Amino acid sequence: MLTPGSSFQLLGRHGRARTGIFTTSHGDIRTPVFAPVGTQATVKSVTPEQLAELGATLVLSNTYHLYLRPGDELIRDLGGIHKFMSWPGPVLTDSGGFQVFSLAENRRVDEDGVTFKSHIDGSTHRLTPEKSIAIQENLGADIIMAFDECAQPYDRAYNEQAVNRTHRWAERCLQAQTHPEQALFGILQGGIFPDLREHSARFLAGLDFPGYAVGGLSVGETKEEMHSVLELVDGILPDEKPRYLMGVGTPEDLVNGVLRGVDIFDCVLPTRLARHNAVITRHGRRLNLVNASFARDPGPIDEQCQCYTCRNFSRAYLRHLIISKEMLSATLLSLHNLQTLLQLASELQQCILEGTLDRYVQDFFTQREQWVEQAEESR
RNA sequence: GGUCCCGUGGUGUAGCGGCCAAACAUGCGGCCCUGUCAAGGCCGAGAUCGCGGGUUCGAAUCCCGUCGGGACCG
Repeated sequence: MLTPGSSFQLLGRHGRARTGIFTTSHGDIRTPVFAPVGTQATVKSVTPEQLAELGATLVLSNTYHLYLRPGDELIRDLGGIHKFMSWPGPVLTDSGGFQVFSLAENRRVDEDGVTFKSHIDGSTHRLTPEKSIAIQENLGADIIMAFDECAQPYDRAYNEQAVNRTHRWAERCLQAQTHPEQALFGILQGGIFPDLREHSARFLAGLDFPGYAVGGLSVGETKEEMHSVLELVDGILPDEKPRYLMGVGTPEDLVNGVLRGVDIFDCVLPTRLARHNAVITRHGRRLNLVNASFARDPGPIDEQCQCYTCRNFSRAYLRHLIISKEMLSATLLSLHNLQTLLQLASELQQCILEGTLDRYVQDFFTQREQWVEQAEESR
């Protein structure tokens, strides 16, 4: 059964990797896709026009933050999040579940929901599955997320509780939904524990969500643990539904995720690193552009990159902007970092369609090893 | 000519007899960042306290001289 207003069509596969089209009322999303994060209804330092030019299709925003400021009803009254932030394409809103986890000092979780204090003014608020869905309906995103509880990945006892509570909350989210044109995704939990992950995947698959997210990863576990969770749930989740790996990641995480059946990724890393003066190149290499070694470097960040920043500016100039605390640096570095992830996702789509994924992945990791070795030698 | 003030890491300051082989800010060098509270976080290098002498158990801190900078009076 497809949710009205959205549908997922697989166009091709290669091993466990897949490529497809997720259709929403604000446009199609070609998968695998990387979604830039715009927590407060803005991808920091980048305009919607620039995002579109980079080829971004899906943008993430956040229930917790927009509920607190400016308020979900305000956004609804002003025509919804697309109009509010002037992004005409698909939007996904996270449910606020992760913020409950990351702002742990100020929260209290019970069976019905979560009580927490605002990080802005200290006022007390309460989120429940029903409230989270109501907020997300007011915001009006195309993809909305079930309200879940993200636990520490290694805490067995806590994860047993959290995973089952997340399941009960998932059922309540489905019940609470009144806007069927929004695709409500369920979120798996279970930490690094195979039996809990299997239980979570089976339970949520039985609830017939239009898409599934793997939550509770990239929060401190090893890459191997993350990969084995992905491989496990790949065999259980319905093949014809999109899978979303929340909060990931780096170029290598994208490749590794796609190889394990992931269709959707999001991550703050490209824009956060940019604001912290670092750039990533196509094989995952990171450069701190503040380093003195770039002071007279006339070359672009990445010779092979076609982004606006790399076409027009030298490393020396970008470093000058950073050292001078000129705010244009955040924009230029964000454009490059986003382009790197978006371009990678686009190439992965193409390779899956053409059946050239194996070779592409092999090249990717070969070149990655090369610069890792170079970096070690230069130490 | 006289009186007074100042001289501490690159820069600006704090300390004004023992807790100071010296603190803070900034700058400099480097590392980190994965469903964004955070244009952020962490680490490091860097001054024997203008110079010389003295007082004292002990001086960046007190005294004398000297050099440099500044203020005011004549």
